[in-house]
Amino acid sequence: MGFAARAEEALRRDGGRMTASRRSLLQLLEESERPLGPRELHRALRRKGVRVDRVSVYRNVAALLGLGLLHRVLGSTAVRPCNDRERRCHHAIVCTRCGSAREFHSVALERALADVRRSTRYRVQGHLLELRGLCRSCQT
Amino acid sequence: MGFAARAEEALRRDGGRMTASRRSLLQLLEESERPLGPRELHRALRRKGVRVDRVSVYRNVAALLGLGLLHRVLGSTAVRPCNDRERRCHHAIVCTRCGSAREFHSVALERALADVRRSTRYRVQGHLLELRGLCRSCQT
DNA sequence: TTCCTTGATGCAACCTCGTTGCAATTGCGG
DNA sequence: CCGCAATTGCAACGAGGTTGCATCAAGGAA
Repeated sequence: MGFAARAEEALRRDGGRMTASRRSLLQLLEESERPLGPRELHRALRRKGVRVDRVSVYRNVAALLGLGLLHRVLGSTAVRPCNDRERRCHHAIVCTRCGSAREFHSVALERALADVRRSTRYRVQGHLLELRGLCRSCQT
Repeated sequence: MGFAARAEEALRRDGGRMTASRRSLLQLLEESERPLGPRELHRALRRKGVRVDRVSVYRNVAALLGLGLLHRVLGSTAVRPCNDRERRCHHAIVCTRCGSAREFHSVALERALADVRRSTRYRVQGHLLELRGLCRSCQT
């Protein structure tokens, strides 16, 4: 079952309703291969002809986050569908110019992190990792 | 030589001047054992009786960052003195209970990070990494 | 199909954070 | 002590995010 369908089910179970803007929002999130911020979401929806206020985008994103259907990317306001199968750490690389974010995985990195966790005397609860740089199209 | 003294020297070398608010700001940063954000800095200064505008805090922090005297931390806007001995990545593990921080280095980790930098199409400028957990004495 | 309840929406207003233009102030070299 | 220029405070601005409220409409009931 796709993200949009799962999300719709969860929303209804929670007493919510499906509206045109919600449907478009879910579809957009499902189709995007990278996390999207509120501004991006709003612009993308309008570009598609969906007449929606930025406030509604914020509220819908908040609702989906509240139901655990979306994930916030570390250090940014961008969100992406929360696939409950993937329990892996999501590390992000964020463009310092345009703010766009992309996620990456690295087995070596996770192994190294695991080593650090083991060697420290702290009881590690989690970690934050974010790369910063210029994305392809911002490298002038 | 302490941070404040070094910073003053660097500022003067750059053609800058020492003012009451700058001196207080430097002292505050030197004395704090944790990174401070603009708001915290401003409030702390006022609490100490230093009459300074928030704009000046922003400008002074920007100036110090520009001279490489401060480091921006953790995706937040908080800064802390940049100890020039540590020209390398400063990874920290922070206690979620008492807030104490400890730094660590890991060759494997840096190697893995280097790999990621190489494989991404971003022009990587830096990264943020912080572990969170309970320090020895906070593990009940 | 129509009606009604209530969740969702749009709009205006507001807040915080960070920046900029400008006139007034002040450090500090001479 | 003077004068230049760096620094400051203030006002205004813009982006990003939130809230109150009147209106709209989803969708279950009749």
